Amino acid sequence: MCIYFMTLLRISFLDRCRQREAKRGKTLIFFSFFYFLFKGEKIKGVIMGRGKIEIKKIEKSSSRQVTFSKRRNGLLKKAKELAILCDAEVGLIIFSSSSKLHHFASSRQLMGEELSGLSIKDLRNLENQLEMSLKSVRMRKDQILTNQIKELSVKGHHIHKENLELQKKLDLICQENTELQRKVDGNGTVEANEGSKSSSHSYGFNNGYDELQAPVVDLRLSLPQQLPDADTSYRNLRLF
Amino acid sequence: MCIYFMTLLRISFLDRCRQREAKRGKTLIFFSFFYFLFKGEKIKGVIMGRGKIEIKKIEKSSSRQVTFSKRRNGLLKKAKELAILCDAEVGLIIFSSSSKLHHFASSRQLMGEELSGLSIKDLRNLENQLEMSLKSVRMRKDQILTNQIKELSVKGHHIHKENLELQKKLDLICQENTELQRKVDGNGTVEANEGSKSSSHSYGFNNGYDELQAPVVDLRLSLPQQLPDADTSYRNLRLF
DNA sequence: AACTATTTATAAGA
DNA sequence: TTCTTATAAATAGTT
Repeated sequence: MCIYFMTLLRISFLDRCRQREAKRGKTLIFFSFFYFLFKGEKIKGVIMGRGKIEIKKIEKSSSRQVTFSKRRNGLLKKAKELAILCDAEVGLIIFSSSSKLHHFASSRQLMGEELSGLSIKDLRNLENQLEMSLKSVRMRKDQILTNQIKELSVKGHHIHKENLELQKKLDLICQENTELQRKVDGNGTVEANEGSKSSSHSYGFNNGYDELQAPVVDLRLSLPQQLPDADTSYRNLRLF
Repeated sequence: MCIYFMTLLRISFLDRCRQREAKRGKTLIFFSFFYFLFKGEKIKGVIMGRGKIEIKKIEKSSSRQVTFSKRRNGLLKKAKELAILCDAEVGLIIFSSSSKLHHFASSRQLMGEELSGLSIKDLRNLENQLEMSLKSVRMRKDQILTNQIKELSVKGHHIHKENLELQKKLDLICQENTELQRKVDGNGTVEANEGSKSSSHSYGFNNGYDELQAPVVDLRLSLPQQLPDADTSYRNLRLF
């Protein structure tokens, strides 16, 4: 008490004392008056007002969301700072429970050949973790790709239907054309080839679609089985 | 200035003002006197004494080390808190530049099926990162294992030499024994088989070693080529 | 999204 | 590495 009084002018010291005492769970009655004098406010209890929280799951969803957002940013910032200040390599992956958002911060190339300090046990653990992560990522990737392929084949199906209808119409027009040609042919026979040319153009269009459809169906059938080489082929695959 | 003076009693407000001004790069001459009055110390400049640092690589190695240690701990703590408070999944990997130490903090199972929010591009990047990391980890693991095997085979070589010498000694003793037996046989012929028993014991010892050596040499030859199945076989392999 | 009172992290020194 | 202390930074709760 005596010492505290002597150093009372140093408000920051007083603050630290208060903090220290609070950690030990003691009350701060002795400090209250001086604290009020300098800070202009009362001490409300052992732990003051806004600040301190217990580290356990935040039950209220909205609060959890807000806290997640704030602390995630803080963590990312800290990770980047550590990487820059200390020339370290830092990888950080965060998944929120609700919004399914993710964040990935990597400084330079995540992991180099800096594994010298690890034991064989550590390395095995790390390997297993990475394998699991890789598996998850690949599964999700496959899922997305197969979905895209499904969409594509549905689209293809519709286009195919449209094509059939268009072809019917074309056939009708061709027939009309042929009949018209015949009528014209009553006047001369030179332009008989024109009709067949138009017809072959129609078939050409149809063939073009068939070529497009074939590989789509193929992919849909082959992808889910996870062929060993499927992986590298994805990278050069442009779906749209 | 006027407003600042009116609220001067709130030291924390004054602090925040100082901080805000410092961020804008302005000097704090107006505050100095009041600050001294309440805090009992002078303001040394725009950025005060100990605290603030620029975020760039720390050149001095020892300082970098210390900072790394402190901030690494801080980051790990924050990561764990985030995981608990917000029910998130957080993975953190840190490699220091100099000491080659690493740290890995994982809450629950690193990554679940929470990859829904990612684009196919993100997933590909993540996959590549993980693959690279996995490759590094595996290479390091193989390196350690092959080193262990080398050590073992060197040890084996020495033991083999020792064995040869021991066997020579044994052979000599056997000869002596045989001669002694002969001398004894001058008195009777019943124990002639004892000599050959001792000799076969010596050979048996030698065979035991050969059995031990064979797989060691085998492993040394087969491991560095990275057989596809070598990986899983490692896990059940007990070298010592 | 801001604000602000608090807690926490940490730079420098020992 | 660990302790201390002054400071900067993060953040809980409020508006």
